[in-house]
Amino acid sequence: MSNQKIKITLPDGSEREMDKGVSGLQIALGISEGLARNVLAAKVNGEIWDSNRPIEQDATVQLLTWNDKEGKSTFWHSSAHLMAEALEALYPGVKLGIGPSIENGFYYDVDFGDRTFEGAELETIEAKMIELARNKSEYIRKDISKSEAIAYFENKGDEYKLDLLEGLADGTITFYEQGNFVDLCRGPHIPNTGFIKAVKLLNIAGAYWRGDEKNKMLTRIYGITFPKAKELQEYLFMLEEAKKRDHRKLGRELELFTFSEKVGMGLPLWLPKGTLLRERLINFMKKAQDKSGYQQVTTPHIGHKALYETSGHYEKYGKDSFQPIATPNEGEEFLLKPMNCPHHCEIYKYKPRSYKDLPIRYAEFGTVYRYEQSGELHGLTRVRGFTQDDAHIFCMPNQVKEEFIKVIDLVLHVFKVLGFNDYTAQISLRDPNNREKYIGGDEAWNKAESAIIEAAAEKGLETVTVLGEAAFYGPKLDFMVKDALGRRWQLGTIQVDYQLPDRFELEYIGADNQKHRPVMIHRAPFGSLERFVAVLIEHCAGNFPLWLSPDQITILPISEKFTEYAEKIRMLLDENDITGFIDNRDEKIGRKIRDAEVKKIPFMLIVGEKEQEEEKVSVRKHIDGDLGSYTPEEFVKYFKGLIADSLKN
RNA sequence: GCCGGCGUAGCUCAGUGGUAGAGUACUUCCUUGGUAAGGAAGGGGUCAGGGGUUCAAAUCCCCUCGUUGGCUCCA
Repeated sequence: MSNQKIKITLPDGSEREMDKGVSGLQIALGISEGLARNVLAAKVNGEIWDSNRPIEQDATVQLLTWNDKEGKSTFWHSSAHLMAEALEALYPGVKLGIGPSIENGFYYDVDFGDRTFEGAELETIEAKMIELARNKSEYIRKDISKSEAIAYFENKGDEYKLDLLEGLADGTITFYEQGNFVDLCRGPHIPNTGFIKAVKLLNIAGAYWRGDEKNKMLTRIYGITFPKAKELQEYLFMLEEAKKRDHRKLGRELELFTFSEKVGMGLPLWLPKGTLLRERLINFMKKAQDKSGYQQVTTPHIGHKALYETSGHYEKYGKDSFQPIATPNEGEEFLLKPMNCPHHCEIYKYKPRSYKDLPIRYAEFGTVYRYEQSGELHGLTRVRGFTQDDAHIFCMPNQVKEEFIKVIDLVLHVFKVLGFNDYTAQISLRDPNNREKYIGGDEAWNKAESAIIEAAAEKGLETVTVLGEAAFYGPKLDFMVKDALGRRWQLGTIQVDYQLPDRFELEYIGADNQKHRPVMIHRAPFGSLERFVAVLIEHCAGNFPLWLSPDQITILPISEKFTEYAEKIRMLLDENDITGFIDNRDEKIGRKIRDAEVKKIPFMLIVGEKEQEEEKVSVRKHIDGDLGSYTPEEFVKYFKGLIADSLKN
C-alpha cells in the first residue's frame, strides 16, 4: 500500500487528503456508512467509474446513488448483465448482442437460435435474476487484450461480441465478470448484484442487430429493476396511470375519433366532438397567424405527378408511397399529395414578385397522404392521412433569420398556451457521411444550417443537435414532446430550404431590377393536427382547456319539469358562443353528474325548482365540485373570463 | 416492411374440444328524483375472415386482415 496522498474534491467544494488508490466507496465510508451502503458508482473527473475502482491522482469525485441519473443508469446497466447471466443459466447457448441501460430500465438483445421465445417465460427469468442477485456477486473489472477477448468469444461462439470487438482498439478493452457471467463491457457497474432487489421484465420485441434491417433480428427483452420492492410497485402503478391517458383509449371514450378497417388502416375518422376540437385548434392557429402576416390559401388533394418530380419528392419517396392515380388519358398520372409545398410554390409563381412583396407567407391546413409502413401506424400519432398546419414563407436571403425567429416565437406561443413545458428542441442537420441522401449543394446547405443554428441561439433556445435527421431538402428545427408512455414525438417543425425555390425556379425582382431566388421556410407549429391532438389528449389526460373542450357545459335539469328553464339557459349560452347541451335523460341528478364527470365535461349547470324560482343556475366544475349558484349572466361572464385568461400570453 | 403478442356484444372482459356468457352501454316501462351509478323487462354476437384436423372447433393447425409492443422508416 502506497502512502502517497492525493487530493479529492467533493461536489460541495470541500477537499480531502486521501491515500492514493482510494476508491469512491472508501470516500463514501469516510462520510457516512449509510452513504456507503447506497453508493452505486462514482463520477471521477466527470467520468463514471466503478465505486471500487482505485483513484490514482487528484480528482473531483461525486458519489452516485439511486437519486442520480447516472446512478440509475449504472444500476440498470448492471441489471442487464444480471439478466444476461440468468439467460445463460436458463438457456445454454444463447448469444448476446448489446445490453444497455435506457431512460427507464434496460434491455438486452438476445439470439435464441431457432427457438421462439415466449413472453410467458419472462417470469422465469425474473425469478432467476432475483435468485442470482441474492448471491451478491461482485462485478469485477478486468483489462484484457484484444486477442484474448477474441479468443474468448470465438471459443464461446458469440459472433455478435466478435463483431463489436472488431471496432475496438487493443488496450482499451475491458471485461466485467459477475458470478458465472463474463461480458465485454466498458462499465461501470454497481458493486454487486445484491443491490438489485426488485425486477420486472416488461416486454419483448424484435430488434435488428446493429439497428440494420439487413441483419438478423434478435429478441430484445426490456426490463426495469429497483433497489427497493416498493419502488417497483410505484413504478408499475405509474405505468397503469399512464395507460389511462392513452389517446387511443380516451379518443374512443370521449368520442373524438375512430378508425375503421373498411376505410383503411391509419385513416382516422373524426367524430363530431373531435372535429369541434380540431376546429378550435385551427381557429386558434389562424388567429395567431393572421397577426403574424400569414395569408390562407387552399389547394387540391392531388397534383400532377410531374409536380412531385420537380420537387424531388417523387424520386425520393415515390416507390414507397400511395401509387399514382391514373386517368382515362394514356400516361396521365396524379399523386395524392404527400406535401403542400409544391402547390404553394406554384401559387408563388402565378405572378412576378417584387422584393417589396417579401416575405410572402402562405398558410394552409392541408390534408396530406403518406403511405407509412404498416408496422409504424400508431393511433393518431402516426397515420396515413393527416392535416398539417402548414405554411411556407418565401423571403429574401437576408430575411431568413428574422423570419425563422418569428416562427420560433409562434411555436413557443402555442406550447405555452397549451402548457407544453417539457419539450426538446432538436436541430436536425445532414449526415456528413451520407450526402447522397440529400439534394442540393454544400453552399446552400451550409447557409441553411447556420441560419437555424444562429436563430436558435439568438432565441436562447436550449437545443440538441442530431446529425442525419434533416429533411432531404434542408435542415430542420424540430420540437419534440413525450406522450404518456414516454415515447417522443415530433410536433412543431421549422425548415429552411434553398432547394425547392431552385427546382421550381422561383424568382423575385430585387431593388437592382435583377432576378433573384427567394428562400423558403417550411413550418408547422402543431406539425400534424392528428399527432398534436394525440399528444394534447395525453398531456391533459382528456381534461382539455376550457376553450378547446368540445363539450364545455352540460345543463342538468333536476327533473323533466325544468327542461324548459334549461332550454332558456342553453339559448343564452348559444348566444355567447358557448357549447352546451341539456342532459334531459330520465335519470336522477346524481347519475347525470356522474356521467358528466366521467365524460370530463368542464362545467355542469344544475337547474331545479330553486334555480328556476331565483333565475339562477347551480354551477359544478369538473373534478372541483360545487361552486355555488350564479345568475346565468354572471356565469357567462365568469366563463368567458376563464377562457380569456387561458388564451392570454 | 421485420420479430413477437392479441382479436368473443358498441365498450371492458370471462369462457382449454361438447347448445356462446357477465358487467356496462342501448331500447321499453315504472319512477319526477338535489351534487359521482333508482328499479324492472327486452333486443343485440357467422366468437376478425378463409381454409384444415375432428363425430364435434370460440377453443388445435395454416393463411389473410386488423390491432398491439418494439425494430427499421418518417417529405
